[in-house]
Amino acid sequence: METKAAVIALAALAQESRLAIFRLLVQTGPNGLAASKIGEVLGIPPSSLSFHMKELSHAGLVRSRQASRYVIYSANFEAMNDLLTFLTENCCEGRACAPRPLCTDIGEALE
Amino acid sequence: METKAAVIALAALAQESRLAIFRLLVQTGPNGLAASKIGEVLGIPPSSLSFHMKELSHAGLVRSRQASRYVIYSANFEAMNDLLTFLTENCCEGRACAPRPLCTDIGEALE
DNA sequence: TCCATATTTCAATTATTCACGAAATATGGC
DNA sequence: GCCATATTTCGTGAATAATTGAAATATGGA
Repeated sequence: METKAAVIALAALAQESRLAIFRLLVQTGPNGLAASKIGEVLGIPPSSLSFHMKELSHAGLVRSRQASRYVIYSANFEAMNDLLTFLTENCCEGRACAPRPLCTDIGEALE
Repeated sequence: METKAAVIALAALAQESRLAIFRLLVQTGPNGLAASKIGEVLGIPPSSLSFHMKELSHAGLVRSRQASRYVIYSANFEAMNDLLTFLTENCCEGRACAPRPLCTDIGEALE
């Protein structure tokens, strides 16, 4: 991961609504949630939600797929892992820092 | 960690210079670096550096200590670990996601 | 086709952030 | 005390981001 991508991802998360959305999707797992469900759960009006989802998508932190009238969003766990790895890269000159296992749920994607 | 603190930490990292500073300090380890050294390595003018260090300090991501004429900054590994934990909390409803070991170099702080 | 629901775009406003020179403020050595 | 070095504060201009109602655009079902 390169610096610019990391800055974009961090900026996407550095906002209360978007952080809540992302965490909700992380906790939900690969199945994801419909946009309207996210808005309902978090109390975010449709236009604001659309704005924030675009930010998260652009940052690569969430994926979307169309399902009938709904847009289903899910966390991009690979991007999340890349970001965490980037932040901790070469920690402490390599001394004494355990390697960081990643979220292993990727690919399960059982719709 | 609570949401507001996480947003502040993420916002602090969501800026190219500050992200570079933080990563430099993470890689340097607990010994830290003088402000002037950071500015020199990254090519950031003093007033800008001071501005950014204040942001990082305020976010709790770095610690500072005075050493003679120098201010030595070091990454706050505990805060970093808290942030990473917060982001991945309850990932995928707890299924299949390995717990994430933390940076274990904390407390070594050999000056 | 027509309607209801889901989502996105638009526009205008408000607020926050960044960059950095210049000046002010420490600190230690002599 | 004086000087050199280290750091912070201040001021200002330019840029970016957030909020949200209203309107536009899909999509599926009857």
